[in-house]
Amino acid sequence: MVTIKDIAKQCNVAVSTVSRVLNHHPNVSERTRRKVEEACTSLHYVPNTSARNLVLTSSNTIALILRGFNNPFFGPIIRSIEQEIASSGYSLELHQISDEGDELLAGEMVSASRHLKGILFLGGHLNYSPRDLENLSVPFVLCTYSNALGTLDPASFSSVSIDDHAAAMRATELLIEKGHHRIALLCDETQDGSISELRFSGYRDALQKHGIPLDESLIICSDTFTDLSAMYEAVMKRLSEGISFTGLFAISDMMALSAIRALTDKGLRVPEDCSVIGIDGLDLTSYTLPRLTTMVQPVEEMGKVCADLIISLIEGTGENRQIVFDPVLRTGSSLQEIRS
Amino acid sequence: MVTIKDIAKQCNVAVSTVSRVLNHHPNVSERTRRKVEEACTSLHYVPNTSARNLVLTSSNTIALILRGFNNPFFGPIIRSIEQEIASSGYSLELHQISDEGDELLAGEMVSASRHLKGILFLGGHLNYSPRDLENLSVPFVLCTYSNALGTLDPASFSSVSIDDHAAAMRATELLIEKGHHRIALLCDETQDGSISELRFSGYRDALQKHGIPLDESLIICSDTFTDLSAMYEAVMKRLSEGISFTGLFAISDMMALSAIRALTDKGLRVPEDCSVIGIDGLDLTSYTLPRLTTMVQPVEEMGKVCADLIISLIEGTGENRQIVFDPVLRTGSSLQEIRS
DNA sequence: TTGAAAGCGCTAACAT
DNA sequence: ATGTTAGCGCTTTCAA
Repeated sequence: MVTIKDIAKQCNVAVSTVSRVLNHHPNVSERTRRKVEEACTSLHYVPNTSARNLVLTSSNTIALILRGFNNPFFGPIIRSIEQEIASSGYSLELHQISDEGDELLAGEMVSASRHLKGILFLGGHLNYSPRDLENLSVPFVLCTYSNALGTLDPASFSSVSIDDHAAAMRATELLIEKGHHRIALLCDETQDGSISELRFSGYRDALQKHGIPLDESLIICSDTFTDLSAMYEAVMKRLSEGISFTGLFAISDMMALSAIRALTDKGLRVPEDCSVIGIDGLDLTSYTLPRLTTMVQPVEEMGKVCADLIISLIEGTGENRQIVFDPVLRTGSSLQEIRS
Repeated sequence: MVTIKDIAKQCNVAVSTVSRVLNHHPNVSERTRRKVEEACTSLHYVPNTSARNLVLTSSNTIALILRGFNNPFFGPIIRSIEQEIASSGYSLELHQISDEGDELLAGEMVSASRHLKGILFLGGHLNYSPRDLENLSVPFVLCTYSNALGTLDPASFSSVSIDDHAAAMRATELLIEKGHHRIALLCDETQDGSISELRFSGYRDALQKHGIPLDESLIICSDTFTDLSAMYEAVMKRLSEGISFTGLFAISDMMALSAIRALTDKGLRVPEDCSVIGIDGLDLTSYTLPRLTTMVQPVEEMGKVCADLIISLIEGTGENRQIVFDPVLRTGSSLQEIRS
């Protein structure tokens, strides 16, 4: 391992001089600079990040804590966040935790790392209480989810999301408006403290609003956000049990896809025999047969705003805010008027 | 930020004592140990990773350098790798670089970090030469790709992949066996040094083997592995130009999906008017309409082997090897006999 | 069983 | 413009 000492010796200069050229400080003669730079390349010098972070009182690193790596919803928003972070002169550090992992614990760990400026949470829970967050020593932003199921003081946290309850209501109402009464729900769980619970409540409230009684047997729980086979099996099982419906609201596009496959395998055509609507607006679902009708989250813009928000918090130029985006209906061909 | 000094002071012991209990050294009295542990919890002490890494001469960290975050093919294999790495007592550190990024440069950077034991490359190029790798100071494994287009000495590198040339030949031949002669190819590029180039060569050689002349106009390049819209547009453009074919070999499942959408939008039914076959075997494509016929990479097993291989290299219990898996044909309903 | 002290690679005063 | 030096938080000899 080659250190600045080595290259200092090689160049007959002090380590501080080497450090200066490495950090693009002024006040280094052109000649020395070149000499040092050449030595760095020829000796394949790579700075030791640990040493640098240790001594540095500050950095420009923002951590992204990602829960549920497999979820294709996250890809584009991470890209968008990364781009904005980078173009603002910060850098992003990705920490992946498992679907069952504790995002706040992970956040606590990294927040104690002195070189971290802020944390972005992606794929967390909506039910945090103030105590859960008391050990986070750096600014943070909840990305694509809110605290709708929790008890946080709005002044104490930031989030960027759509109004998931409203989006779910809207999706359900779109089915109702097309004449559907027997509307099934495909979700993770109805009480998991996640976005699934919130979207379920939107479904429930939409039915209630339109005087349609909630039929428990039409609620299909897959217990997963990413495992297509489990989603598919959950729907198949219920269909085999004989439940019938003319509309299905899937709380995510991935769930919608697997439901369409299950319905098709049971001889039901989408949308002729059963309409399906999703939420998320994955690129993918514009290219499936049929094209999925879905409430699109403007992830591009949301990612940018997540980045801008955390940066404003870090730099002290902004306050904690809860930013809510409007999802946009993308009309595919998976939803149609009920057949009489 | 609370350091071991703080908790040493709090407990009236030396920092070295604190360090000992933190690292579960023997020779610490039960009483001291408990005292220190209590202080750590009550003060919310979190070890500084940078400081620790700086002083530590070794760790159990393996880096995974991931190029092309958005590619859904990577999700499951990362999961499998992570699981095996963890269950062997190592830990994984994820480094994401952009689709255009230089994976070897990234590898060089992390390999100079003293605390890293090995590197796994995911989504890299197949055309490395010995010089490209001379600065990698730790063991590494190419995951899901080989050096088929490069000049590495087999004794100098390790890889875990399918035989992409053979898989592409097999896919193409499946179309030929079903009576197809006009077979289009959808790929990234034909000379990009990536898996696209290798799979293209399999396509070319399969045609040649069966006496079918290569028709350049049937080669569609999308210039992307992840952007569905670009893939779709590339196919639409060619179809609009009037090319016609009865079979399409897409070098990835994602490409196959977008092609099916494009064909459908041009009024061609899959598989009745045009058969489509892919490679990769994404879970997703078992749930699309139609189910995709594809050559499945056994990612679960491959991930496990990647992990085992890098660990054996790290521990010196194994040699450099190139492990080749057989892809498995998954018969969907996107491919059928040509209609006469 | 515990403490004192050296040093990991680097940066940032402070001198010169 | 360049050198000297004091630490950043931690682990690990070496002494006691």
